[in-house]
Parts: sequence; structure tokens; C-alpha cells
Amino acid sequence: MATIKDVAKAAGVSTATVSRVIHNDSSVKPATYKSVLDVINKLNYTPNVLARQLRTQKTKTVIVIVPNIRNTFFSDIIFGIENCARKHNYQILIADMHGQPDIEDYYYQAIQERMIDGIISLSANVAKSLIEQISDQYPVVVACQYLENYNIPNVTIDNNKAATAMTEYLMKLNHNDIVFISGPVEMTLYRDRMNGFLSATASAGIPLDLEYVRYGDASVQSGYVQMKEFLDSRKPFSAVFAAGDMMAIGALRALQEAGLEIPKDCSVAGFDDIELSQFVDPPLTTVHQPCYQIGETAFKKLLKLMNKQQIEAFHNVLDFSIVTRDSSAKKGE
Amino acid sequence: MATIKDVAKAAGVSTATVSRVIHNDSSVKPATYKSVLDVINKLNYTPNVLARQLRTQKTKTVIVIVPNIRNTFFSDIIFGIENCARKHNYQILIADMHGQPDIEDYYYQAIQERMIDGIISLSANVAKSLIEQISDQYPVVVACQYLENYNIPNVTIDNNKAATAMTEYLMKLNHNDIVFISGPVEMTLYRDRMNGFLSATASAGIPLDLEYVRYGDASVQSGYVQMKEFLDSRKPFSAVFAAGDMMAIGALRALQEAGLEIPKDCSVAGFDDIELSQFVDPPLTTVHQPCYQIGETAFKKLLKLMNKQQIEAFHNVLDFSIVTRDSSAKKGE
DNA sequence: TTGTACGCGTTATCAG
DNA sequence: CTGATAACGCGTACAA
Repeated sequence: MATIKDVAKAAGVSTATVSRVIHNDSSVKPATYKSVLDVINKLNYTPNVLARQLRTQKTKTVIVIVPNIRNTFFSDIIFGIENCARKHNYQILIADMHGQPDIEDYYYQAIQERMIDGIISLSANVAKSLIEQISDQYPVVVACQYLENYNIPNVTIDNNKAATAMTEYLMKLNHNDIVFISGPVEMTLYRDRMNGFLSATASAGIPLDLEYVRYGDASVQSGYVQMKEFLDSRKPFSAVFAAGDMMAIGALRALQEAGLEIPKDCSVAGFDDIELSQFVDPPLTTVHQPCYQIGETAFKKLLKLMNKQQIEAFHNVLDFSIVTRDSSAKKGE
Repeated sequence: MATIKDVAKAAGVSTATVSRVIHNDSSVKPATYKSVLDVINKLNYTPNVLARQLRTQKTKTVIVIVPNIRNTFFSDIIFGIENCARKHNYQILIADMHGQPDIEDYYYQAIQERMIDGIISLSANVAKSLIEQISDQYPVVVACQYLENYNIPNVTIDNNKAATAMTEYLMKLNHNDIVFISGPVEMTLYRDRMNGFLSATASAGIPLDLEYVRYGDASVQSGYVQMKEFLDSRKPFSAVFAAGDMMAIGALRALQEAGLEIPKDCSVAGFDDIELSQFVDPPLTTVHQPCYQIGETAFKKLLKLMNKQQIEAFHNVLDFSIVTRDSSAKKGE
């Protein structure tokens, strides 16, 4: 591998000049500029990033903490982050938590050792203690949810409002006995969705029965189990609203296994609009989140933070939309 | 951030001694060892990885090239790689190709600049030209498939044999008109599966009708479209074998949209056994691959390569299994 | 058992 | 417009 010294020697200039050429320093005389560039190409020289990083104390690397890459919802956001990062010559390091909190420590170490320029967390809670420890050392942006009691910039949709909207939609279809299946309520995101559901039903005068409000982790498996458990209670219901599509798909499966026809016997709604939602049978009514845009916005925000620029808004709230598909229908139709 | 110098000064020793303590050099006198360690803890000192890397010319970082993280099949393998890597103090960098070949160049650059210790590719083909260029510079392991004409160590199941087994299973259920839906045939993995299918049907004396053999990309969408196209041909069929679960799910959707009941009117089989397969309706019969083990094996292999150790086998072939679920049944039942 | 001193490949400052 | 040269933080011969 050719180094800057090799280039300097071959071009008959100093390393300083080569460095200037690399950085497009306009003070270099066009003639020398060209000759240096020729040598660079001839030797196929690429600057050693490690050395550069050591010198500049910048890594151009951002770590993205994600609860679980196996949920395509997160991969979609990562896609947005990554594309945007690449445009700005940043690299992203994906820290998958797998829902195993002990992995936090490992990444905390990694962050300490590896000089990371910034952090985007898609999971204020899985990595909560980690985030807390580092939010004063590093630029941090939280996406999809927010962390209570910490002033960390974030990018989300209005989960409360979205859940309210979906609940209202279901109620408009004459569903009054709606089962709400939630993810971990320690996460503000799920709490907001639950609150949205609760306030919507309350406003409609539907009395609260906690048997109808369930929660577990956010997996397909969890949705399946939660639904089964509710079915065991033998309470009447005509609709299920799961706070995540993965859970909704699990619930769908449990309902179908129990012999229910969707949407004839029961309407089902999800949240997130992951790719798969349109391919399950029946296609899932859900809340669409602008994943790519969330990722993009989060990175841009982080970029400003890293460059010590002023951020225009502390909290970006992006638009959601209700996507109606065949899994929901008017009650009794 | 404290540096090695700070520690040395505070402990009243040289930086060399501190370095020795960090590396557990047994030549350090226990007393000094302890006092240095105390200072390290007191100052909360962590070695600067950048400097260390620059010095040792090793990054302890492995890049994992993945066609598309949105397919949980890949995330499962990544999980295996990552867990194993972490145990050996390696970091992984995920290079998601998104099926966009132009992204290759970007990562090629990244590999050049960033001194990566090794590469695991889950996609010999999406990143084909990249792999070719670097397989002589860096330790490379290919998982899930192999690259023709290149002697690159790999870890796979026997795709051909697995597809044969699944086809035989379907034929045993009296299905003779089987639609085969494949991913990109440039990929050896899909070609092997297709060959397995073709040889199984040929052995059974089923005449070849190319109308029954289709291919596209490996997405849900693609499976959906391919199935639709076949349905338009109005040829008789009683089973569909898709060379990937995502495609199988797309096909399932298309069949159900066309009013077919699964498995009564048509059996459907997939390949990979992604988490979701058991949660679609009906649950999918499929070929199970030991994803975690594939990832683990691939990393261990790469580790040996990076350490210039002898690898015991050039090609690891792991076991698959046929998982039968409700999407398949005896013809006419 | 410990310290000295050089080099890894850059960038940035300062002088010319 | 260009060149010396000093860092960046660490590891490691070599010397003591």
C-alpha cells in the first residue's frame, strides 16, 4: 500500500503538498496539483483512514443502536440513515441489541474505545442506561421514540395521535370491543400508543376493561401468545388493534387458528406498515410511518449536532397515515 | 480522555510499563502492576483504539456483506456472526447492498481505506466484482453460497440436495405439476436449488415444461408477481415450490387472491425457514437452514484465515431439514 | 524488571 | 505557493 510519503517522493514534493492536493486546497499551483494527482493515480494511493482519524480525532462513523434488525421496520429506517450517511461520507455501525440488555455493556465499551462521532438510537429504552451515560459525551439522536427526563433530540411521529386515529377508525366501523395488544410499556412509544387507544375509547364513552389491554414484547410470537391468552378469557370482541405489525401478524395467526375469519368475524389493525403487512392474508390495515424519512431526518439532525451547528427543532414530528386494507371491515359485514 | 502518558505520569512509570500492564505482560513486577492498574481505574483510562490500530495495522473489524438486511434470513445469520465475533473481540460492519450494485463501489472504497481484517459475504453475487477484486488482498469467507471459478472458502448447506428433498416430498404427496419460483439464477444458490428441483422431477419421469420454472428477484413482491404471471398462463398445477420463503409468501398471497384455498387447492413450499414462515396463514412448509450455525461457522473460518492458521475444510456443508407445516397436503385432500 | 526512543500515516502550523 | 516538522496515542525493539 502506497503511503503519502511514497507519493511525495515520487512527485518530488513534500507530504504537505500531497495532503493539500488530497483536500483540494486551492492554494496549490495547478501544475503541481496535476502532477501530484497523476502520481496518486499511478500509485493507486488511498489515504490511510486510521492515520487520518488519529490525527483529526474524527472517525466519520456513527453508531446506530437498534433493538432488533429482524424487524423490517428498523431496517427501513436504517436504510434511510445509511443512504443519508453515505452522502456525507459517514459510515454507520449497527449495534443490534437483540433485546438482550447485557449486550449494552459491550457496545458501551465499543463506543468508549472506538472514537465514534455520534449515536442514533432507535431504542431509547433497550439501551437506556447506555444512552444516559453517553448523552453528555457524544452527540445523540433518538428516533422513533423519546426518552423521558433527558433532553435528547429526537425524531418521531405522534404515536398517541396515530393510535387515536386508528382507534377512531375502528370505532367508526362500529367496533366497540377492541382488544389492544401492546409492546413493552416501559417504552414511551408503546405507552403513547396505548394512551392514544385509551383516550379514544374513553372519549367514545366505552368503559375501560383492562382485560382488553395486553402487552408483551414486540415479536410475532408475542402477538400470537397475547391473542391466545385473550381468547382464553372468552370475552366478546370484534376487533384487535396491535401496536406493531409483527404483533398484529401473530395475533392474526392466533385468530385464524381459532377458526375466526378475518375481517368477517374480527377486524385486525397493526402499526408501522412493514413491507410484509400487505402480503399477509388478509392484508393488514395499519399505521404507516415514514421510515426512510425518519432515518434521514435523524441523521441530518445528528450531523448538525456533530458539526456543532444549531438544530432548528429539538423534536421533529413527522406525519403518519392510516392505511386501510382487507383486514378491517364494518362490524358484521 | 486520559491517555497512556497521563497514566504513566500519574503512576510514576514509563508509558512502556503502562502498555505492558494493559497487555498483561508477565515481566512486570506485581507491585508496579498493581499500582499502574489502580491509576488506570482511577483515571478511567481506556486505550485509544485508533492509535492502537494504526500501530498494529489491525482493526479487529470484519465487514459483512449482505444482500438485504430486510430478509430475516440474513439477520439470523448476522446474529450468529456477531455473537461469535464479539466473543473474539471483533467488531462487525454490516454492508447492506439493498440489491443496488452501485453501492458495491462505495464499500470497496471503504474496504480499501479502512483497514478491514476480513470479509464475510452472504452474497457472492450481488457483490461479485467486489469479492473478486479483494479476495487476494483480504481473508474472505462466503456463506450461503459459493462463487464459481474462485477458490474462496465457504459455508453452505447442500442447496441442490435440499431442493431435491423438498421436491420429492411434494411428489410423494402426489403433486406432479409443480411450479418452481426461483430467485436470480446468476446466483449459484438459486441455480443449485433449481437444479435440485429439475433433477428430482426428471428422475420421477415428469416431462419438463419451462412454463413451470420461473425466476425473478428474491423479494415477497417478486414471488407475488411470478405467481400471478403463472396463473395467467392457465396451466394446471397443484403445488408451488418457491426457492425462498419471502417469495413463497408472495406466491401464497397471489394464490389466495385468486381464490385458491391452501393447501386444499394447492400446496405451497418455501425455502430458508425464516421466523415468519410459521406465522403466515397457513404456516409454510419449508427447508430449514441452520442460520445461527452458518454465521458462527463462517466467522470461525474467517478467524483462522485472519490468523493465518490452516483451515480444516475448504467448504463446510451444514445440515438442512424439511419442515412440514399446513401449507402442504396430499393432492386432493 | 523497567525506560528510551522510534515509527505507524496523516494533518496542521509556521516559516519561507 | 511550498516545505519542515510537530503532533495524534500507542506498541515494541533495544538498552539499561
